[in-house]
Amino acid sequence: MTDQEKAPAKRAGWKRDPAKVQQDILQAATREFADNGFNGGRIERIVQLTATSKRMIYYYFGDKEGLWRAVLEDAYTSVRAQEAELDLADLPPLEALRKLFVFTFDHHRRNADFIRLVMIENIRGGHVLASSTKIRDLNRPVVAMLEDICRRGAADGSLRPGLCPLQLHWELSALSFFNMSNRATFSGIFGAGLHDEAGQVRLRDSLADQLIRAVRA
Amino acid sequence: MTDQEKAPAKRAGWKRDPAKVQQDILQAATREFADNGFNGGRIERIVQLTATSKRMIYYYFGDKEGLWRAVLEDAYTSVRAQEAELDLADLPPLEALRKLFVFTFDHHRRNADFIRLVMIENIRGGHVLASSTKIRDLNRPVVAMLEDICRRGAADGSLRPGLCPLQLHWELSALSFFNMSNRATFSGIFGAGLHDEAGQVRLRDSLADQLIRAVRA
DNA sequence: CTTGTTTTGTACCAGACGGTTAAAATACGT
DNA sequence: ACGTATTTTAACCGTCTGGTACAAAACAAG
Repeated sequence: MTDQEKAPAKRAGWKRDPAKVQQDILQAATREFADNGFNGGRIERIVQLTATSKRMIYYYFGDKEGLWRAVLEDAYTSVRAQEAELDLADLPPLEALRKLFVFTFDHHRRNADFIRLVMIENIRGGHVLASSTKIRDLNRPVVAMLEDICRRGAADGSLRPGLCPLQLHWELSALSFFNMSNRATFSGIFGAGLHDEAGQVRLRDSLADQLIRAVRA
Repeated sequence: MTDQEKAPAKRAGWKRDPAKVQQDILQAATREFADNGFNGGRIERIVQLTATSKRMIYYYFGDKEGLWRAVLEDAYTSVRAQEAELDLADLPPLEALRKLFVFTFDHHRRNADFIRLVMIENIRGGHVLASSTKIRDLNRPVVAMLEDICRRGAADGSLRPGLCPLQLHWELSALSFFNMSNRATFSGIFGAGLHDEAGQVRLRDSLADQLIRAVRA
């Protein structure tokens, strides 16, 4: 029984590549955790998604919790990196804000796995994220963008005064996040009208309009 | 050891009360599931929170999944029931809308367990909710309120035309829900400024203001 | 009291699951 | 070439956990 697979599986000239192995594990773990949660995520299933063995997971990540931490940090890193390409500096404040919101909304839509990981981390109380200064730092730039927009908006009079950049970020996040996180229950109850492709575009643009109305001077 | 509790626990004239037992289980299960998720929720722990035995859970609810379904339906029922007391019919549309939002926001804050259950159901794909016509029906009244507000607002010219009641409900939900669901990660990253008591009131009222600005004619 | 049905207590299990042991294979400095 | 540290394989394990078998109480009906 065991003989069948023993010989042919491993080639002679196979090069070792620890970094690659870790990336492989991380990717598989992301899939599994995003699909099934932390407690529902199965190490064995992660192994099957991987070219390596169970032992490797524990070798590189210690335990399930350590793997979760790595997955979460990796997710934040890659998602926030995508935001860096956004350049709003030379747009008028209101246009910059609209563009930022539209981007954020779409960005959340593109990163369903990330949303699910954050949902799961929230259910777990956020204690992993709380002890990760790395993740905290990754999030500063987004708010910095809004601080800039608010500053310029106050200066040229296009935005009403007293706006809080952090709260603005909270609002963009809330709308964009909820759109993904509660899709299942919301469209389960009220139908998929807001969540099919056309509905999403309509919703997004309508929200953008409302946002502008809410903040302009 | 076992003798200590045996005799005094059950009186001779003790009446059986199946309904009470089920309620007891449901309450304990709600605690456990809300705290630890579905997969993280432990039947044995639920038993310990209960005056009954593990056998009873399976007797009344079949299996863990059945228990989850019962918990979710129970939660929706009681939470939506609380909303019924709200009377907006004789308020001007804009005031009614503000009051509805403030209520919704506070209501979500008061029902942290419910929020967590909905989060969990969403992570699980919402398949339980999808097959529950009961829950679907429970949610109609909220949207009906908004339909009424929009109708009256269009009639007296206080609301701008073209507003979608369902989208409005989506927005109120998004802000109120996100406020609870992502508290851990958001305040973990950006500090608790928006989530302490004073911050919450400020946030709520500020959002209400923005909402009014966004929808008035 | 007898009989049938509902409700409950006790003890138990099979499988799943996270994690480990021990050693072999490979890379690498000297 | 050789010794040492790193990386990988394969088999294994203790415990936890959802779920059950069995039958005794409690109750209702006749």
